[in-house]
Amino acid sequence: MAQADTVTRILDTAEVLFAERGFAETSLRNITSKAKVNLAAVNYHFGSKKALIQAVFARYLDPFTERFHAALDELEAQYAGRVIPLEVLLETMAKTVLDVPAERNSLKVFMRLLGLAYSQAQGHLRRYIQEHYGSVFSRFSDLVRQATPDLPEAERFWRLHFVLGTVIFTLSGLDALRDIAEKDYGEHVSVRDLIRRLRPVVVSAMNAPLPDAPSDSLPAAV
Amino acid sequence: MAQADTVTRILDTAEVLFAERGFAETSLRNITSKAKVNLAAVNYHFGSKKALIQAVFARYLDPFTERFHAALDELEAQYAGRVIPLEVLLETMAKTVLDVPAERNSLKVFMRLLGLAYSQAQGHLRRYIQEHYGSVFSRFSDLVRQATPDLPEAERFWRLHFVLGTVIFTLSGLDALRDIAEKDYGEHVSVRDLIRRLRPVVVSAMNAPLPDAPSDSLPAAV
DNA sequence: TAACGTTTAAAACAAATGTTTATCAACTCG
DNA sequence: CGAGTTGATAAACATTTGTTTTAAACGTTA
Repeated sequence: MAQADTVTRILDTAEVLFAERGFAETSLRNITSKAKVNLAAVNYHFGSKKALIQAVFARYLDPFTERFHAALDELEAQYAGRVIPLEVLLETMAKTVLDVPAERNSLKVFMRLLGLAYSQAQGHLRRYIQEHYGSVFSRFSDLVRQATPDLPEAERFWRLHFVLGTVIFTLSGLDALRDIAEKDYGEHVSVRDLIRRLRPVVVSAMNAPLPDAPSDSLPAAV
Repeated sequence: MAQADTVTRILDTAEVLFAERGFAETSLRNITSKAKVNLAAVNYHFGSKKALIQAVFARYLDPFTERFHAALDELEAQYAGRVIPLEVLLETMAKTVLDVPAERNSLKVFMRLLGLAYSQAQGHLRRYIQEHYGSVFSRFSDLVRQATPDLPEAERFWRLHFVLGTVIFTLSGLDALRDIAEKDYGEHVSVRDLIRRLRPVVVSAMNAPLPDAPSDSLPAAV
């Protein structure tokens, strides 16, 4: 079947180029020439470049949300009404993120795409992701709320985004950082290595003491 | 003097548009029309779009590095050979970051630009920043090293990037997050508010316990 | 004042972009 | 077999991009 082949070849090539150079910097001609398909094939199969971008995301996020929901189902059954500890929730999320792209051996691409989704202005993308995948995040947030009853509502919201920011940011900018790290230490780090390092940091961040009262008196430096 | 006026009007407009939409998505015509200057003025005054981008960064980073160096000088004099505590170092950095753009009332723009510098592929930018401003970061890293003698070399390197990631990521994507937060809590957050929340999180992250040994045996979820 | 370099203005440039069209091949199914 | 759908191909489309060019206006200096 030549059709499916063309479609997946476009997706495979597009996700790599998008991850490497961003959306605006990747032209359809870049994609089609590298994928060895006709230029018009993109508009024929996907309709537009925007739709292609969304399709690239969907291919990662659809299985991710499905598995994440399943993992949370299992967790809830396992804990049978008892509160699921924060560490377990974070661990589960990490494991799901690691699992999904393993099939296509492209965790790096997945993380980079997530980073782009956040940082890139592309309004349509943010809207698309929020609409299609907002529910999983809500569910996860709810569980985190139960796991951290002492945290004020707003504080938890922000901390969750802090740690998500850390993870996505470092893992999406991994290549650049890895270059620096190797130059400085000669040590090669794998993604799994990084996640191992991230875990205690993330947990400590979530469990940090509450900030001072919102008065704007800054403490003296010494 | 019409020249300087044109130059700064271009820079003022460019930095806002770049921050809002990214580099590739902002055309020179967008800039010049909004700045009410001639299209050719950009190439005349700056030479190219790349040079304009670098000039936009330089206008923030030059004063930042200058002040940051000065602040570190002061700190080293103050502590006279004794080790400067980590909290003080982080606090000093935060204060410098907050100070610099205050003049032009555009901290948001500054953070967003930093985020773009990280996430955007633009190779020339990363190279430019690393070449011109790498030394300040090295100096800061050294001080952090002295402040955290128990942390293994590589661990400190990564944690520093973790927390930098958190800060830049959240502050650069602030608008989007603020929208969600306001929708959920009706609460409006200022940048200073966010930094207040960030402080304990960052400190806890840096002081987190060391990760498990690099064996890849994942602990059971329960 | 006269001449010079500097800055603006408007137009034109070549190149690259996303998208559409028209034509042809391949396969399906009655 | 043959009508009809589906996909692939190449060409063309209209825009938009960064950059240059040409001309005029301005301001400084001799």
